[in-house]
Amino acid sequence: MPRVVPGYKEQARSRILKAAQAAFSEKGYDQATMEDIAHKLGVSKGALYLYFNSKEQLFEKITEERQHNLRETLRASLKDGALVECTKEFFDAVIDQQDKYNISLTFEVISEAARNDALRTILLEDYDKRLRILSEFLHEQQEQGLIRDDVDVHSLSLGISALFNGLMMSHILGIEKKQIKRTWMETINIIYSAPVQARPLSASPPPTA
Amino acid sequence: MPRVVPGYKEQARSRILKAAQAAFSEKGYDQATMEDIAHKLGVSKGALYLYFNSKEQLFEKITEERQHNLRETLRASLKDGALVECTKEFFDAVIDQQDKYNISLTFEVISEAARNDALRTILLEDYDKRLRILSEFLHEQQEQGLIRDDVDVHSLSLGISALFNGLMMSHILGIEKKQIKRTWMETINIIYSAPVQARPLSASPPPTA
Amino acid sequence: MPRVVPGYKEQARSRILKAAQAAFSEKGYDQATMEDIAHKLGVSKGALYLYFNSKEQLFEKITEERQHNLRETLRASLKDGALVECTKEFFDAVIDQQDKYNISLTFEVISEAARNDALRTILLEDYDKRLRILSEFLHEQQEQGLIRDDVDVHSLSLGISALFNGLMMSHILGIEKKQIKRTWMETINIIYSAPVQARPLSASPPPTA
Amino acid sequence: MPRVVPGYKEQARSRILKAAQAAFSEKGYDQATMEDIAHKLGVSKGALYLYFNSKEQLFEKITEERQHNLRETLRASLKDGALVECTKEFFDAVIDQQDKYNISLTFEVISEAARNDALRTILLEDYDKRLRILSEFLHEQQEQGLIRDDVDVHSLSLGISALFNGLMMSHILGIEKKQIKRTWMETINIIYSAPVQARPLSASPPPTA
DNA sequence: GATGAATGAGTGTTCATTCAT
DNA sequence: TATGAATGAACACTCATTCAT
Repeated sequence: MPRVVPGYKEQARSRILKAAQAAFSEKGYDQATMEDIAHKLGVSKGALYLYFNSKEQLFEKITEERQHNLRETLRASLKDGALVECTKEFFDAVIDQQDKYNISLTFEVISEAARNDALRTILLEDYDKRLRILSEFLHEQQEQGLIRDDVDVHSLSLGISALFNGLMMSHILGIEKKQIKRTWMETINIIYSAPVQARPLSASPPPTA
Repeated sequence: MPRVVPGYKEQARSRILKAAQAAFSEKGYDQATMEDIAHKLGVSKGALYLYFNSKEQLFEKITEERQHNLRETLRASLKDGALVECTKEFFDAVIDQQDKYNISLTFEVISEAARNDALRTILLEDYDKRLRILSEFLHEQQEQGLIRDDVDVHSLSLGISALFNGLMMSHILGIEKKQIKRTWMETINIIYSAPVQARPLSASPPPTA
Repeated sequence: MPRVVPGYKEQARSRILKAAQAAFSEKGYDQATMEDIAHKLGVSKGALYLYFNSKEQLFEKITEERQHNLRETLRASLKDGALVECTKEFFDAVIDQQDKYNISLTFEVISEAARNDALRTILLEDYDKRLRILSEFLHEQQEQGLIRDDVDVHSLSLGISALFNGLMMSHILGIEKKQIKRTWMETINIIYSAPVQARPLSASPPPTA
Repeated sequence: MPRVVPGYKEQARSRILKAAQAAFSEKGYDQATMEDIAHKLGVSKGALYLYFNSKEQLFEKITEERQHNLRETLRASLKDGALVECTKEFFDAVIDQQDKYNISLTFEVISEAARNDALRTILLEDYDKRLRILSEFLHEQQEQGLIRDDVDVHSLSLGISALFNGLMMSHILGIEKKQIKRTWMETINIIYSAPVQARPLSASPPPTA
């Protein structure tokens, strides 16, 4: 490890974050120890505290980073093209590029957020931002006539994002990736092509033609 | 607490499980202590070990119970009636009858499962059972002509269940219940009424009529 | 160690306080470890926390106890009799009955008080109480005509108490106990028999006869 | 900081000692960190070790310096004039010129000395030196007939010095400076003007005239 | 001379679990 | 059946000290 190199400190922080992310993924926030993280880096526990004030701060920074990455991935995926293509791209980016542990971390964060107001507030803000990005994209598609006018894009974006998160949950549980992807694509396609609210909510038979 | 009454032991176990569930919900599995649980019951820590071998076992039993309850709620909701009605019922049952903390426990369990093979296996089995229950229901609806024949009910059930789970996640994050319910109902309706795969996956304009 | 004996808990607390006092005396508050204290008692560290919340609380309780003991010793010494006799008794009680380490603890407490407002406030209150006890005693003596009327007993009590504390400090440093006692008795005697402020503060020759 | 200047090293040492003294005063020896000291100087921790071998050595040197200063202050105060004037001067020098924290350091040192033989030996030697300086002064006054011949100046000097130290202790505890000074001056005056041991130690009424 | 990254030994505190009563 | 005192293994965090640069 070179020391007085410019940018060295940033690199060190980054390496620690990565190791911490791995440790938290493997054992969970509480069970993972600072020792675990230090060990992964071949470094003493004390060294971690040169870069982060506490285990909790480590967790926060990781969460921030993850939220940032997710938003950027979403933005990149929705750059242009049709909904179906875009969602496919997003799905692949998340499930392929990030390793499984990272996805599991999502649920670690969520369960933490369930009892931590500050964390939940941050996550909700980020979630809202993602929903807005998706909404805007859907709105544009709607303006281009690719989505029926009577669809509420706000609701639709929440639905799509919930579907995605729910599928990630299935993924954690061990449902086959192939099956998950199929469901993702099909459901998006269904939603996308559906004549939304063309009929009352009550169960009526599908149109005969 | 009466003691030599028959069934007493079962009652005691049940009370402990309830208290433990509450404690785990409030603080998370790791942060909740056996002391917390005992305190809720006005009982000594030692007493808990007369009924359960360890904190971990307590968690397992709670998880089993939750899985069982969820399955029964699903079964009850799908007893009869149309998909839309049934899903509404299920939604209400889960989100209204069980308090919010219980939902948060779901994510506690999931994140634990991400690193615990045994737990994951159990959860996957239960998840599969629920998917099968839903599939069967959808299959019946399909046979009654209420769902188009070309829909893959297996995939559809995974989608519906993922949507539900994803919405519960939104709920934890603080998205308004009203908005969540609206999305749930609308999306179910869309999926249900959609002419699934009637068209290619590429983005084509919706049917004009 | 018997356990469910009534009063057992109080005894345990008392034993811990004693051991802690010894440990703090030997190594100082910071250098003494909870492990040291536990070891003295042949007990695990955890056991200490069944009786006290923290090392700091241990220190506080010790301080309280010491202040209480000191006040009672003072009260007992001043019960009746002449100042000279009483002060002799007090001196012996403090320096003989309590071991040297306890006296050293006084300075540990003082130096801690120098930077701890809460502690200082408590100590000051206790100090004031002792000064008042001494003042009252001196006042009675004054009324009996044993101390000249023009003496300010408030000031005198502060002087006597400061003298005592200063001599304890000499004791810590290793000045011979015999010499200290001699000074204590002589000075008390001087003060007591002096024609206080019979002359101006400026240095004038003592009365010739 | 200029570097290759002659005397630079001594200046640096001096500045470090001053900063260390401040840090030890504020937080106590144990709680003050090398980082605290370095920070006060705008210097790295490592730099301190270029001038001192250890934290402990820093403490020792500070103590030496303090002892030296105290002795010089005493010498200066006793240069000439009457006891009452001299003691007043000494009191003002110590309590006004040195800030309160420095006085608190005295007790830090004392409590350390209580368990550190080497330190105690040094302090005792210094204390003896001060006592001797005071004794000599008192002896001269005695020879000039300003103090009665039957007074044991050795004992008297111990008494005066103990009184001073005890009053500094009151000061730390928060007793008003004004009250302390008054007691100091009055007691000195009493002692000075008293017909020492003119009567037996037993409590006899003061002289009627 | 000076830095600052790194260490490693240590410390207070917590807590699941045990067991004598 | 139930208690609660006790344990002991952890663990987050600190800090005096070192040393390559």
